[in-house]
Amino acid sequence: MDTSMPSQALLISVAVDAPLMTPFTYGVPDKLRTSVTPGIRVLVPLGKRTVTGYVLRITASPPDGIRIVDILDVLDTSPLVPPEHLPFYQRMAAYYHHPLGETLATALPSGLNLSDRSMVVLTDKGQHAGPEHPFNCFLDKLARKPIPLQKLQGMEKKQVTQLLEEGLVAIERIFSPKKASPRTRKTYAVTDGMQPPLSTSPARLSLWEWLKENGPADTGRIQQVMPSPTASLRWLREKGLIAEGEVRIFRDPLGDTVEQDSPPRLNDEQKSAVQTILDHMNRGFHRFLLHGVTGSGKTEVYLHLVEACLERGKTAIVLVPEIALISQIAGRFRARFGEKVAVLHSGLSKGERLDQWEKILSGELPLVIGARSAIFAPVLKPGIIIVDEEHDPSYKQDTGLRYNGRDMSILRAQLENCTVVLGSATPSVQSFENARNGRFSLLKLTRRVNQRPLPEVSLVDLREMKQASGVERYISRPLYGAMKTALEKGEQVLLFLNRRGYAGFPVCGACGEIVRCRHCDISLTLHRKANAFLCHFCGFSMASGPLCPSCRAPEVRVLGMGTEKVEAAAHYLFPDARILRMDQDTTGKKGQLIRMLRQIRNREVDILVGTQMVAKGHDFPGITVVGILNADLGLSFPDFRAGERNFQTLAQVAGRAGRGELSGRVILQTYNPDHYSIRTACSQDSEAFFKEEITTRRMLGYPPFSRMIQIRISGEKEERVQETARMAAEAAKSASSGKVRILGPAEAPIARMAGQFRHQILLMGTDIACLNESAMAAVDIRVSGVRLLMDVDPYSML
DNA sequence: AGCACGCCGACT
DNA sequence: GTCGGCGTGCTC
Repeated sequence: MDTSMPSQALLISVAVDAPLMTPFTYGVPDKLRTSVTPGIRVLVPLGKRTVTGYVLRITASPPDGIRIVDILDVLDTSPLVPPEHLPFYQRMAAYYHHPLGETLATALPSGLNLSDRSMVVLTDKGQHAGPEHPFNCFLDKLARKPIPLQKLQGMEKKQVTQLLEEGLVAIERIFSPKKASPRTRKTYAVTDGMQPPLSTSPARLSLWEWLKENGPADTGRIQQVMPSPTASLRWLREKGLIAEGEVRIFRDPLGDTVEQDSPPRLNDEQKSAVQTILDHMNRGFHRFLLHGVTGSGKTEVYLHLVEACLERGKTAIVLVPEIALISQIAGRFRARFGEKVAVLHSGLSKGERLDQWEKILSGELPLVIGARSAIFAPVLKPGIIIVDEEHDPSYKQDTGLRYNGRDMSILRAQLENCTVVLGSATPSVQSFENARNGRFSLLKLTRRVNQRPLPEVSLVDLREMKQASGVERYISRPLYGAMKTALEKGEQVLLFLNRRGYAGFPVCGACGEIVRCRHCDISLTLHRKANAFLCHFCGFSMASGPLCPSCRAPEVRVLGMGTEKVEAAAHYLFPDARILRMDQDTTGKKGQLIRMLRQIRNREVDILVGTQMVAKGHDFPGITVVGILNADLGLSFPDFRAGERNFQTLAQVAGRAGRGELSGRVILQTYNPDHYSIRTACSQDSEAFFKEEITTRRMLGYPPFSRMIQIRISGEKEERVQETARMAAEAAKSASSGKVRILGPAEAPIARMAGQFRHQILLMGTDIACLNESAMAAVDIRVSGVRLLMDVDPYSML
């Protein structure tokens, strides 16, 4: 490496994959000149390290006072990020106050970036150190694999210093192994102008002749005509009669094939929605909110829009909140558009993701369906971006770069100058407000397809059920009756409860203490199968028993209920019914959820018991009765959006009823029959809910009448965290120009999580510049052992 | 992030 | 008196 003589002319601006808020300038040596282009990844020196960076542009002026070094290599043959998408990532990085390099690393298929680390390795001499060496144990460990220098602690660190002197170990910079790479397969073809000697074996000869006929072929194809061709192939190759080549093969994440279908007739509402959107499609950036009641055929509208878009030679992106929904929706799109559909979501292996990415990049797949990260799909010139179930909280990423896929869709559509459609049966308050103030055009689908009526909802006031005993306390008489009728007719029943596990929370009857997680400040949940109390946040578990961890009295009892208990109750009431429980505990493994969804659709299940995840847009035609066991659970979250989320969940669950030929019934059990989120959920009246909710939001100045940035402060030492939070709030205040409301610092609703104390500050304001200024000042506070992070537009206050 | 530099406590 | 702890700052 020649760093002493920076190259002459070509300078590039590079976003390095490191937490750096500004791009760095590097030189390009002559031999790499021709391969460097914006969007391509390069290997660059950064301090003592070597890391991956993304070329942003050719730059003329180097920053002064800095010694420019050369890039070491170019990692791709063509850009993985289309250069025209770089402005989008720049805007996104700025919006979320996130380093551009890391933003790009989040967007691209993971496992591609290279970086090196100092590792302790065994030298030749070290390999031959006898077992009598005092540090034999450590040497053995090293013989298995090198250890990162940073990971060493105490004892081992001392040993390394000594071993270095003895020359038994060395420190080397080693690249972490790549986790994803293109898959290739060897192919064989006859060499032009060569003839095999006639004297050779018939097997070799016939293989050569077959290859001559059938062109380049991979081993898979060759094996179909010749069972074990390896030896013959080697012989032919050694004689120069055939040549070996390589083809890229693509892993296909879309397992089974689907039958082609043809578009059904749209009803008038659907037709007019499609027409309105299409009229705008060639006229640049335009935002639509498609508000269609559950079962109104929004997907069919999307299909028509995409069809028109593809016909015009443009590409399209469809965002769906959950992986389980992707398989369902992708199926419908594939049935219509065949092989043009790409899928992108976290359920793919790294290799599959990379392959999909490159096929999209090449223009082979013009239609992308995926979870929030699919908004980064490298399609060129999208004509439309569709966000289905736009209200869904899972569009917000809650680790690392905390972006919102829906919001980024709008940003991308704006930069791509195209149409964006947000669709939902229960639009977010934010989107409704945008429709009201004219930023979005509102389109409505008010009727279910095929004249199916909306399900009839009856309320059961749980306060009147206090004297009921046994199962009747959570499956009320009216619900039981409805279930019985449905089951007798061979129809399916859905029981919804917002909490998994066996029951609510364990409480000590003697001291009244709730059994809480040792690491997080939340109550534990009894899981019957595991005989354990489990923490739903950090996964901590302890044996379940009556002994109170606080006062040692054997009086711990479990109050409330969870899906497991409901499952047991349903089994007790209907011993012959086939019951399926669907929650995070039963759908953990890959593919399990999809298998369950198939079981339900195939009528292999009579009663489905589930949490949130059953509420999400699934189409279960056999379900006629939906029981919502406790409609109030969602209201207890310490979050200004609790009401909104509660309404959406309830309305969505209710919407699962009566989607097939038969009409549906919903029985909603609640302690708060008068709460507006429950009242409006009963009539599935999103606009009525919005009207009530927006008044409160306006009064309190909450979003959408302001924006929020949350600062989270966490660390192991409580006083330090508390003190840092105070300082950060102070800094936020003095940088706010008096235009930002500062709430807190306060303990987070879960004050302790995974051994970390947590405090938070909420910044709220309408002056976005000041809000950003204030937040930046807050996270600028640096205290060792304490982490500060910024969550722009937070979704969960936990 | 990861690595180096630099300033204070418990040891040969 | 050093060794090594971690707190602080920089990386084109």
